[in-house]
Amino acid sequence: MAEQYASVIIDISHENVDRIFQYRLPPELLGEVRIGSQVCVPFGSGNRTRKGYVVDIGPTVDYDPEKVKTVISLVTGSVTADSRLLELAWWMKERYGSTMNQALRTVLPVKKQVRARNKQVVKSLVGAGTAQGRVILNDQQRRAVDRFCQTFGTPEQKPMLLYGITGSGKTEVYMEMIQHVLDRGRQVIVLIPEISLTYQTVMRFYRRFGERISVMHSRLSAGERWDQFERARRGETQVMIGARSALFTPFSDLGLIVMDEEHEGAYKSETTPRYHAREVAEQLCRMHGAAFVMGSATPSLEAYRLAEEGIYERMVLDRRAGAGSAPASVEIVDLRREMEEGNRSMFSRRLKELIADRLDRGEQTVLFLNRRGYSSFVSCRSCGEAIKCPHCDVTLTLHGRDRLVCHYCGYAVPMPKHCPSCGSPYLAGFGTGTQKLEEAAKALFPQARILRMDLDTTSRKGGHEAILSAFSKGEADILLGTQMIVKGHDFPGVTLVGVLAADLSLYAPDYRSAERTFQLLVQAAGRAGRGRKPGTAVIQTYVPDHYSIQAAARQDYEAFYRQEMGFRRLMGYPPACHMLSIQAAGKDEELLVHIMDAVSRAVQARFGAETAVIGPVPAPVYKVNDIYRKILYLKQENYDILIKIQKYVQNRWDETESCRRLTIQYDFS
DNA sequence: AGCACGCCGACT
DNA sequence: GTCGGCGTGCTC
Repeated sequence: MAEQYASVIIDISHENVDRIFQYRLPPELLGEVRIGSQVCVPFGSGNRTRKGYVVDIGPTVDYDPEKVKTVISLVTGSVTADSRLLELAWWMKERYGSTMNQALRTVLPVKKQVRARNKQVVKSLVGAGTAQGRVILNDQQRRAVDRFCQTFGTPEQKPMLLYGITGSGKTEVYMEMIQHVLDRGRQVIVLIPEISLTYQTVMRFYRRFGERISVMHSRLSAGERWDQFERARRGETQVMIGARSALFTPFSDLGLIVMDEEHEGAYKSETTPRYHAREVAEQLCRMHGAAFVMGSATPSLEAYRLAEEGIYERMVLDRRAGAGSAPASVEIVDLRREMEEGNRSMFSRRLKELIADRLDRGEQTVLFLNRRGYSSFVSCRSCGEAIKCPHCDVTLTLHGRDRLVCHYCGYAVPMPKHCPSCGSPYLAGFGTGTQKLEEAAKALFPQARILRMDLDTTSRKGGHEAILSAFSKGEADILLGTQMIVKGHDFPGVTLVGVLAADLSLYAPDYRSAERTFQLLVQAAGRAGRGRKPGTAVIQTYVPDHYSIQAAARQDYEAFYRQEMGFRRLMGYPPACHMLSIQAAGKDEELLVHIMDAVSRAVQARFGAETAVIGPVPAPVYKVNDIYRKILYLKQENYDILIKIQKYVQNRWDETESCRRLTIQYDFS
């Protein structure tokens, strides 16, 4: 056989070496090394041994054959990714402006030893998983499934957005679609936001599909992950269910990706390449000729817009599947009026009255406190100064009675006796967190059994599940807590949901804050009345007229979408426009400011005529862990131009010597 | 990212 | 005369 050469991406994340290097394959490795293998190669003038990924193998070289070196070895037990994952990595590198190496690291799992441990969990699930009979679908559900089956595998097939209210039975619809695809011998990926990847959710799928299912959890070790992927690659499992990294399951004939709760922020990666699972899923489906189905009661503006444009197919599920359950009625309470009329407590008179009523009737209440910017901090009554973290640009949060903790870097100190800036002894907790809410609720309803769910109470192992199941079993009258209590869980005994301060999430310095507020409120309202009894939701707010609150109270997604889309268009925010944010960070504040100003000027000079350049502005939290962060925003309708700008900045950046002391990140949206 | 090559200041 | 500073450029 003729000599073979391997094209290798070296495992170094730097622009300068982010390209293909070719190596001779020694005869003893010829049958062993495949595309996707990891190999050791000599690199650089010192011939230091480096790892690299093989992205191609062929009989020719595009480089002086005299200078071509030879592959040293195959990394033992390395993954052999199919070429589609490499193609996907390439697409991600281009789309999100990362290096090929970073993209490969995202897409290819690293093999590590470690096994066992997780087995019991799987066993207990399988043991409990006696095949569940199919549920009879209502006509809306049936229509969605029929449409899916009709177009599956035909040129008519489009990504499908299941626009379905809470409780409309989306999961049943997914399962029928999955069954259809499995029956045709193809495989399925089910994406679920990490937060709702609970035992309950997974159980439903186990009951239906048993051992054909594999679960990808963020708590799994690298070895366990690899194991799951390996089983999928060998065809031992056909359905992978998990958070966004489940996308990279090496199935041979992927037929469907299901993405539940499409609007969830957790689908966006926080590390480079900062991909969005919806976009990657769409690309992956294109490559495999697979179907793509998303579901949400409150779709992201991005997805809904694509549905409006006919690029996605929209299917509506606007009736509750459970017999007899109706959507909750929603009331808005104006906190300004409460204040005017002398009520300064966290509870409006109306909410108080309804809670008392539920307690009388033995029904359950959920109280939801939007946490962002709403934790208790300590300030000085004399000088007014709040106690801040010495390393970060945020106030410290009071935990318990006398511990101050930074939620950004973990810095913790005992509560000081005197004000650090003026020495006054008059320090007091300020603001309201879930602990305060709990105290207030206890004072108001001393007879009520109250459960609190937040970071403090769930950090203990299993705390999450324990609290939720205790509440489900009726062991408490009131459950209060943060975001986590409104996501996913079904509490049939709950007939009242109270949102303590709906507008808090509106003030986040982020163009998505209205969208997030709307989604949270709709979700919260959806927690009320899942059982047979009718539910009520009370939304307390200082801005009762805000469109996100009004629309949420009417459960009117369309109205919200029109208003919000108008705002995005007016301001040039996604999805009306594309946006690239460039964030630089470093310990040397002066250098950071200087370099970011220079970047801004350079981009302005070269692309300013066609692209809006905003900033550099300080990041929402300017300093974290003694590192300062500044952001430059670029708005442009044409995505390709943004890519061009990103490449331009990256090239210029790599040529600047002082860049080594700063880090830079790109985020497209 | 490393590592070598290369062209200017203070040292045995 | 040489040792060594890190600026510049290359790595199959």
